[in-house]
Amino acid sequence: MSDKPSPSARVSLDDVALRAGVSTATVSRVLNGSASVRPSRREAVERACEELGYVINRAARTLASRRSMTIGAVVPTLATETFSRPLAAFQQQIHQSGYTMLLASSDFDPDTELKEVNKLVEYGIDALMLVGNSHHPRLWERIAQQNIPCIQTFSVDARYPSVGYDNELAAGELTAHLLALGHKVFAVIVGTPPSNDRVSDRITGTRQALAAAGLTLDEANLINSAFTMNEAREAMFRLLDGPNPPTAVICGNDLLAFGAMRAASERYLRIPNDISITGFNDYEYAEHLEHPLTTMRVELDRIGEVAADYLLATLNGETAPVQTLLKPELIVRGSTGSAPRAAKG
Amino acid sequence: MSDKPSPSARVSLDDVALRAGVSTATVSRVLNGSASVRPSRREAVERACEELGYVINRAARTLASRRSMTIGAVVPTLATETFSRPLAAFQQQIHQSGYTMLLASSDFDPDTELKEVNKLVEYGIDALMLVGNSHHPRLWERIAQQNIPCIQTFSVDARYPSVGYDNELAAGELTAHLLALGHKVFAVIVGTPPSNDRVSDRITGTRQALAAAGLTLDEANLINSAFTMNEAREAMFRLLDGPNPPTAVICGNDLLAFGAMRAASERYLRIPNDISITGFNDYEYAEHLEHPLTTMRVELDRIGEVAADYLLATLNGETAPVQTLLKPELIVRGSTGSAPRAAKG
DNA sequence: GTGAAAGCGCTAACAA
DNA sequence: TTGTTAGCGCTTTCAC
Repeated sequence: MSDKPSPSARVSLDDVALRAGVSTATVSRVLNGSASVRPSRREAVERACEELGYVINRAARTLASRRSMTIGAVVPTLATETFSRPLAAFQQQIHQSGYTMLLASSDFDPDTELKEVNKLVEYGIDALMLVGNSHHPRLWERIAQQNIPCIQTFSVDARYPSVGYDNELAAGELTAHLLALGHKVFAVIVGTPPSNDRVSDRITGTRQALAAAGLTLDEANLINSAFTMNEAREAMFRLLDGPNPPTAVICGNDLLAFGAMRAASERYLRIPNDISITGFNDYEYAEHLEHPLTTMRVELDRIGEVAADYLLATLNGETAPVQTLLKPELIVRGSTGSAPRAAKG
Repeated sequence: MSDKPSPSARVSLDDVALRAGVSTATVSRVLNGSASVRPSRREAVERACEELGYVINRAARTLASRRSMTIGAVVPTLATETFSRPLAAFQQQIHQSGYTMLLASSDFDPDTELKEVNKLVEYGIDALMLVGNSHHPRLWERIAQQNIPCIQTFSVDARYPSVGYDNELAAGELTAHLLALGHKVFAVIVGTPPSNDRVSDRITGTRQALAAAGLTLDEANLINSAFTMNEAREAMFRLLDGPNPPTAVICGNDLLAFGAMRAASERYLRIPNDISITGFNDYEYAEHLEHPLTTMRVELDRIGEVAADYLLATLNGETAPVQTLLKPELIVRGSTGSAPRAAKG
């Protein structure tokens, strides 16, 4: 009585129809949960699928139906929590609606991003998630042309659907906190190519806050090539050895801040007595570091969820908030304190 | 002279053929880099593609060619470096060969994993990457049936292609290190369902090493539900308040170890004088913690690379090493030290 | 409620 | 080197 399919023969919908004694149209209806199929036939089809070990061919379905049930996501890199966390949330969310994620990385490069988006479009993605708001000039053109719902994350952008926070504002808040503590000499450690809008917004925010206080950010104190903790640590050494050693250091994320703190400690600087350091994101470990980190708490998971919700709603023809502004929260901890009194003189 | 395609009309290969004045077969040849096309025609086709803004339809290509140029990956979760790091490396590697990654998460559940694999198969993945070696009974059956090259990661497994390390051995080494320091009362903090072979192998490794020293692991000292740093911290409190407070605590990864250390510190235990704690993975920050962490260094990126290389080689009909055993390295730092002398009497 | 039949957009023999 | 043609496996009118 064994009905095992021969291993070499790929069973198709036709085989199922044949076995169930119905037409391919009916099989298709059952597969797609169409209401109008007589229960007895439905059962017959389901049994045939089971017995034959039928696996639907999505390429064929996509071709015929013009929907891939696939959503694309392009992030700068998977190698940091900053993106992998929201992506995890995003994926879980779209998954609940039956979508599968096609994932690509841009490596922080707009050209690569465009290429990846093009490829995803070739695969027929039904919707797309992007990070940031500064892309290749032709990227939005292509997306509009294909008529694919798309949302930007991490930055807000009045021109397009987006979910994120106001990086300028967040950096301003952080800077204000440090200014209130009496700091006058600032430094910034980030890891980013110039194309990164989130980071450049933050730098702008810091610069504006400084300007409002009659201060400026020394160019020599702006380090924008630190991606890892060790790179931040080394950057900090350079800062301390530089022409204008800061008393307040604003870092792009908590890991970089950790690296900066390590360097300071290795130079026997006391935190926060001699130097104040801030992070960004409020990773789980931030509060547990030797010097609990002052940082901006952002809801990483929420970004992914909101992005998914927007896309899913749009795909369903529902309306969803096009702009979602998340509000980062300043968390003041022990890594920041009053500026040291001028040492000598 | 504007040749902008009308936004509504999807341009197909036929349109390109028409415009270039060749057959669809020739367009297909150009698209696929077939050598035998006269340069003049090739150029004509390329120009037509450009002018029409042609985007290939991969669903159609997949259907016709029976190759999707897609590789599937299923990981327990994206939300931890442990998997997102190797995945990043994997993705980069397959990408260089023109493949796109279809990503799914199992959430540590074999049933979910099977479902996800089935879905990926529906999408026609050409190859598959899995984590671990304990899956749903029908998973390998399905893969074999579909004849899809597949590799397991993080664990080695003689039955199937795999790349990973010997978790039992690694845990044994760690345990031996602690035994040599005179520890007698051990605890283990991991976050994992029972299905997780990597972790259960490690527990086995620890148990065996203990047994060899005439010791056992108190069941009350085995905590297997700590995924986050804070959960590890709380687990540690329970351990310290438990019937058999350990002097040596083996944690599933560096983040958990960090949490455990925090709890110990909050109870005014000195590390490593009063208690020794170990991690796993050697994350970048491990050496910079207040108490630099003794841990096993594993090449997370390498796992992804090797997996990708194996799959790509297999897809090309080349042979590649079917088993790759990576060797974790014991890194001894300040979080472990001699067992405290028995306190009271 | 069901089936027949016409594609979806591409590749791959096969012929020329 | 090139074109013709027959599918790939599904969905989806449109009749019935």
